[in-house]
Amino acid sequence: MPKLVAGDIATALRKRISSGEWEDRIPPERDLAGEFGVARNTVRRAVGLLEEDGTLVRQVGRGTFVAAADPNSMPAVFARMEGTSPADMMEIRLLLEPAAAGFAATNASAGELNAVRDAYQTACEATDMPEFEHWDAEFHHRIFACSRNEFLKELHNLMRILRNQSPWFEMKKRSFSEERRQTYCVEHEAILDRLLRRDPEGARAAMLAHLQTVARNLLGR
Amino acid sequence: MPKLVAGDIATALRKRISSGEWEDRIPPERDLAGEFGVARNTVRRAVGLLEEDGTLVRQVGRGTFVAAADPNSMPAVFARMEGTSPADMMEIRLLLEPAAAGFAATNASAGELNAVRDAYQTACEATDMPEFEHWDAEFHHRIFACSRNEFLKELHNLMRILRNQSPWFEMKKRSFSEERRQTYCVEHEAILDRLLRRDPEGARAAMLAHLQTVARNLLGR
DNA sequence: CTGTTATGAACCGATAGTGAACCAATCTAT
DNA sequence: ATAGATTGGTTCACTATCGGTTCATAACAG
Repeated sequence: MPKLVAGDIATALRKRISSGEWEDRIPPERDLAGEFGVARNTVRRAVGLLEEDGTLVRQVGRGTFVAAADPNSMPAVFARMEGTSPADMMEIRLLLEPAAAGFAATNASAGELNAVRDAYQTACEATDMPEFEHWDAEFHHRIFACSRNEFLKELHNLMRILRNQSPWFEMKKRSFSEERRQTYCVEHEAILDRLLRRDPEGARAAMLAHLQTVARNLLGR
Repeated sequence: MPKLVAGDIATALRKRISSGEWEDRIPPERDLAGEFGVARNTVRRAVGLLEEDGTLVRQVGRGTFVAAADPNSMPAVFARMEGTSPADMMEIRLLLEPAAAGFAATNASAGELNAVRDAYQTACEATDMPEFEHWDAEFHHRIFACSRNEFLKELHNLMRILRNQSPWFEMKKRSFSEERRQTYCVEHEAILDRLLRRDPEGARAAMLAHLQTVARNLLGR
C-alpha cells in the first residue's frame, strides 16, 4: 500500500477548516509542511485536493483561502439578484405592482395622490426619452410609496436598482418608441383614475394591464 | 508572509467611519500611515478599497471625505429593509408565497417535489422546536426552489434573512405551541398534496390558507 | 522489475508592503 | 495676486512572502 499521506493531510485540513481554526486564510504551504513534518510537495497535493472540491482557493503571491462565502449572507443574495433575467423580474413585477396599486387605492393620502398625478403629467409632457423614463419610473415609485408598506416600497427600490444595470439598459432602448410612450400615458391615466376613485380592484386591474403591455414590449412576442 | 494589512486597515477605517469618528473629512493619508504604523502606499490601498465601494470620495489637494449615503444604493436599501415590520413582511409573503406555490405546481421536477416532501416529513417528525423550525423553513424554501424563478427564490432568501433578525426571534418563540405545530403540519400536507397533483390553483389556495394561519398566530388577533 | 508516492531542493512569477521622490490640485497666509 | 504649505496621484527600486513548477532521488507495493 502506498502511504497516502496526502489524503490523510487533506482530511486533517478539512477537519481543521470546518472547525473554524482559520477564518479565511490558511497558513502557507511551507509552514504546513513543517507542521505536518512532511515535504511541501505533499502538502501541495493535499491542498490541491481541497481546491478541486471547492473547499479552498489558491492565489499566487497571496496565499490559500477557504472558499467560505456564506450563500445566505445579504451580499451573496444581492450578488445573485444582479443576474436576474428580465423574464423573472417581470413575473415578480406582475405580482407586486398590481398589489401595490390596490394598497395605494385604499391607503394613499390626498397629498400622495397629488404626487402621483404630478409624476403622471410630467411624464406625459416629457419631450425626450430620458426625461419620460425618469418620470415613468417616478410614477410607479410614488404608487409604491402610497401602499403604506415600507417593505414593499423597498422591494420596488431593489427592482429599480437591478433594472438600472447592464443588460436592461439596451433592452429598454430597443423596446421604445413614440407610439408606445403614448400607450403608456393612456394606461397610466387609467391607473391614476382608479386610484383617485379609491377603487382598489380597478387600480389592481389597470396596473396589471399596463404591466402586461410593458412585458409584451420588453420581452417581445 | 504578505500580511494583507491593507484589508485590515480598510475594515478598521470602515468601522471608525460608521462610528462617526469623522464627520466629513478623514485625516490625510500621511497621518493615517503614521497612526497605523504603515507605509503611505498601504494606506492608499486601504482607502482605495473604501473608495471603490463608495464609502469614501477622494479629491486632490483637498482631502478624503466620507461619501454622502446614496439612498438608492443596495446597502441603503438593505439597511432600510432591516427595519421591516412583521405586518408589512407578512403582507408580502401573502403575495409571493402563494404565487410561488402555484409556479411550483406547474414547473417542479419530480426530484424537486421529492425534496419538498422530505422536508415536510422531517418537519412533522421533528421532536424539538428548533429542528421543526429549520425544516419548516426548508419546506417553504424548497417550494420557492421549484418555482423556476431565480429572482423569486432570492426574494425568499432575503425575507428569510430578515426574519432571522432580532425582533422576529422572540416573536416566533412567543407565538409557538405544540398545537400550532400540528396545525402547520396538516396545512403543509395540504400544500404538498396539491403540488403532487400538479394543481397550481389548489397549491396557491392551500399556501394562502396556511400563511393566513401563520399571520394570525404571529401577529395575534 | 515497474509504477506510484513522498522527499528535498531549486527556481519562477505574482503579490504585498516599504520608503522615497516628484507631480498636480487646492487652500491659506501674506 | 503670489508664495508656500497641504493633500491626493503616480512612479520607482527594493524586499519578503507566497503559490507554481520541475527534477533528481528514495521508499515501497504489486
